[in-house]
Amino acid sequence: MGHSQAEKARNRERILKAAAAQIRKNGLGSLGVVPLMRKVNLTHGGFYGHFASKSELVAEAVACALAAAEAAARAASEPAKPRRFAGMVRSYLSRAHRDNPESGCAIAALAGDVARADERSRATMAEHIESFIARVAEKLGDKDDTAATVAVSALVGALTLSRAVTDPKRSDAILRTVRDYLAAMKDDRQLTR
Amino acid sequence: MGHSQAEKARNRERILKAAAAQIRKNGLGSLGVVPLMRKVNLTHGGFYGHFASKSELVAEAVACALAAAEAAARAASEPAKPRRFAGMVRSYLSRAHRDNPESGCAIAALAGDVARADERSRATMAEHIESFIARVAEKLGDKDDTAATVAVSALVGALTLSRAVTDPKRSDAILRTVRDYLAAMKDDRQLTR
DNA sequence: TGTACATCAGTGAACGCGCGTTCACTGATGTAC
DNA sequence: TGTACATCAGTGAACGCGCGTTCACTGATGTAC
Repeated sequence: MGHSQAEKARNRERILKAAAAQIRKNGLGSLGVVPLMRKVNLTHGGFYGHFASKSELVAEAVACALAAAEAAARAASEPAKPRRFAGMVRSYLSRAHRDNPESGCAIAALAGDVARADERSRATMAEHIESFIARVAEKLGDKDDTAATVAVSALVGALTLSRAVTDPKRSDAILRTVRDYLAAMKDDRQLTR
Repeated sequence: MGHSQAEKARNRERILKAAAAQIRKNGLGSLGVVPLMRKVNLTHGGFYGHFASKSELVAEAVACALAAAEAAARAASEPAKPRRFAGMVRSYLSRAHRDNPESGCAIAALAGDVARADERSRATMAEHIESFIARVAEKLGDKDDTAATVAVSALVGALTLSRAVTDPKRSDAILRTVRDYLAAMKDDRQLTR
């Protein structure tokens, strides 16, 4: 079955990636050592060769989820010139993003859980919130962060609400309403006077 | 120790109220039968005289938390004429609300958790989201729900973010920025043109 | 280059613990006479 | 109104289960000669 040092590092990454997806999909409390190790085709005993404890895994998984989501967002912006604000809003408040939290924004997926978690996870979350606001501010070309803070609040709030609502039509409507509103925000300077 | 029929009904309410506070403070996953019964000075065995299962309790506690929070919000509006939109925004995005989730808005406290919960809880949550949007729309005097949907998204998002952020100064700043922005919303018709 | 051996990544049985749930029991309630 | 008894709200010991964690073990890795 082969287990070299290089493979150990790769396995650690696979465990973290799976954990990052799991917590975004089903919350911090859904993370279990046994099912997680099974998911990456390992046995639970080997877990403690990679992490000192489950709570260390949780902290690292939160960081991994936030970093992965931010990297994906940056990558989507870069292909040519930085993507316009309206384009980012459209993809953030898309049905695809709503329906695939495991690969989506970790701020929206985890903010509620992390508010009740340890200081370490909260500090990591805080950094990524600031980074998200800064990225939006840049796209908006705003002097201060006022418009960006409001926009990020509305983005995170609308995505969270759309995921809680049962009726797909109503869920779509929330996304569409906030998406259309924010997408128009930069042009007519409603929020940036 | 006395246990009449009237007392049973009263105990059921005490259990539900305690559960509603608990889930708003520490999340759906933090609800346990033994600690909950201990908190209301009963033993865990008696729990099943009140509820068929823990999952029934969870569903009822979600409904109770949402109803209690909505009743409190309505009560705060009623003393004289319906409170102005700006006043509601100020109290919703206050430090007091941020720091006391156990007695605050259950939509903000539970939306993330409920998105992963059973259909019943999600349906209850959906009703209260619609009701919140409708209440805000009324205060805004809006023809359609567009501005209200955006405002509710920003309210829920900003409160959620402020609770996740570690630095109190930054957390305050998020609340203040979104609060000031939304409070000014009705007057200058930024969102309701 | 080929062999001998120490290292160590991963295995899987076993642990204590807290969970949700059940149940025989207790004793106050409240009804029937 | 007073007594006798059935009801039933609440008790607390006990259950099986899944959890996080430990550990003796296995066998491929990779190094020393």
